Amino acid sequence: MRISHLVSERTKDVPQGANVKSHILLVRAGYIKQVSNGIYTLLPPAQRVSQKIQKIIREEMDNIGGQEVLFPVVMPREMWDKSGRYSSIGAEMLRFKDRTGRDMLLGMTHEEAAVHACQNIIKSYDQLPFMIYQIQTKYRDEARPRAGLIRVKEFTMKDGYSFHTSAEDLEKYYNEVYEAYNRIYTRIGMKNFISVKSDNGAMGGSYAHEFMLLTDIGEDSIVICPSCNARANMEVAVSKYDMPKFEDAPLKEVYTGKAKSIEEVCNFLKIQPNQTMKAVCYAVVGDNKKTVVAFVRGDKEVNEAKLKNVVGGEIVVKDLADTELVKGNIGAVGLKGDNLQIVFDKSLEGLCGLVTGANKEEYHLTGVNMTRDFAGVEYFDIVKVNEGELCPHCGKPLTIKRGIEIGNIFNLDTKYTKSMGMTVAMPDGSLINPIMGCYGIGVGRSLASVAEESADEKGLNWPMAIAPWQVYLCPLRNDDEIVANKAEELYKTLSSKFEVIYDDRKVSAGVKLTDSELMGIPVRVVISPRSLANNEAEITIRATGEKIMIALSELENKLTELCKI
RNA sequence: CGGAAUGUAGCGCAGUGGUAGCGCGCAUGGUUCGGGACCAUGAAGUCGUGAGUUCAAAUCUCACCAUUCCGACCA
Repeated sequence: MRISHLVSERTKDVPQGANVKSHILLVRAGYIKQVSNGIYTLLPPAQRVSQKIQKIIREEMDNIGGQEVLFPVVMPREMWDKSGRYSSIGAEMLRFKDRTGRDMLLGMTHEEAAVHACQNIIKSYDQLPFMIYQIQTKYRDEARPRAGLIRVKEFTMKDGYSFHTSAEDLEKYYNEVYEAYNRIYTRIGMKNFISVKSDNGAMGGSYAHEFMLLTDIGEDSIVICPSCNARANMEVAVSKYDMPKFEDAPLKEVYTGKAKSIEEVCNFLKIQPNQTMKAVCYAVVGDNKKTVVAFVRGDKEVNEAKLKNVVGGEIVVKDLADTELVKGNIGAVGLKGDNLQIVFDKSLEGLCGLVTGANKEEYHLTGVNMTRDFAGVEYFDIVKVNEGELCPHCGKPLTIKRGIEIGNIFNLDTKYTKSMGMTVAMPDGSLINPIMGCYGIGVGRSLASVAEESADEKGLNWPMAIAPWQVYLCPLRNDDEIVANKAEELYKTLSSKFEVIYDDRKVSAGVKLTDSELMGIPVRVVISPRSLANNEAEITIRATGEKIMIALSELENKLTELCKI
């Protein structure tokens, strides 16, 4: 490719409002151009990277028996009514009508399409297991896209779906996919990635993993045990922690005045937060009347993902203005009201001598004894793990890190095959709903994640396996006829063996050299009057900055060695 | 969806009521040129959209739209 004709512009200016490295550099190096909020065009360099990532994904998916398909982007409502997701998914799904007034939608995930594709074609147990996958555009009407390609509305995704006759069979295949994912991320040159246990969310099913790039700009919190290497998304992470012992006492109302928050009440009563019981109130989406009151120990925070699973529906923080609840003085003792659901966290189980709100202004209650005052209630785990609490597996302290989710694998169980009525005949003649697994990788997000991880102060820095071009051919002083002729000759010969971007522009040396670094091309070959005088070229390795002077006759051999993946 | 901000040339920005500006980029000519060269000349704008106030609006008022950041959401 001649850079003079490349549809891509490099610039010194940082895009307005951008503060994430990969976002800034992908724009500055001419890889992407924003069309609208969360919607980007991939310019030629980015599309080349994307296609190399896709090629690696295809190879690994095919390697574990995957069959590539292509589902539609636009689907009719009826397909999604069957699974129940047309109504259960919110504004994130873009809906519209076709010319006849029929309800349609843009695909944001393809479980329904996968079941539709297989049902009635696959009829017998001996056709299972199998896995189908596609690499295609997804559209999710995200409330807040951000950070360039990290979180967008429209993106390319690999999504795969496997079908099995038993849970054991799925688990076996799930582990194969797990290993394939590790190979994919390693092959695209990602270094600091891990897998973590995750929440199934509205996908349903019983177990799931996410693959994460560890980075401070990540949107997810990950709980990691440095000792035994156990890892989980904060949404599902659990820990061991001390259960304090306080002196048992009878219930007693005490004046606390304006003290409302845990901190204020603790200061007022001269106690520690772990001696209090904190109330956090939520509304249930789709049920205006109901209020969920979650009680957790004062030193802990509610984990809304866990609470959502206990409640069995979407929850949002409740505005208490239109309820009977006394904000800042809510307590579980004697708390009554229509449409209240009270959930206790396990951190409270068996404690006594606790302080909680008295359900009236300016008063709290001391001496709360969980066993005595709440006989027979059920306790759920609904709190976030705090840094330093102990690993449930090995008992050592846990740490918390940030990560970007770059892929996930789910056990879907029979959620979709059952709701959509897909059955296969078993050897004994009975019909079962196959068990499904589902496996996603965001291609654009992986691209941005590798960019984020590998870039340095000079610009992007692609691993050889996914670099848009392997070699940056950089003639300096190509106004000189000898240099220009040699460059043209090299461009022709090298292009037959390598992916070459040829800087044929008549601009100063500095511009070419900095552009080659900004674009992150792994190997740069410089020729100039000076090097040609010795029949040499200068090779520079982008990742290390290492410079190698090489005889022109040896150039091809050297490049073959350097471009090896 | 809550909070905050921004919208002026391709990009980054200045411009508080009176002739539309700067830097980069682009075009032409010349001099330079192994780390984002210099000089000269030039092209490029419905100042986000619509209404209002005013003799006069990029500038003041209102509405709308778009974009960005923080948070919520994120299958």
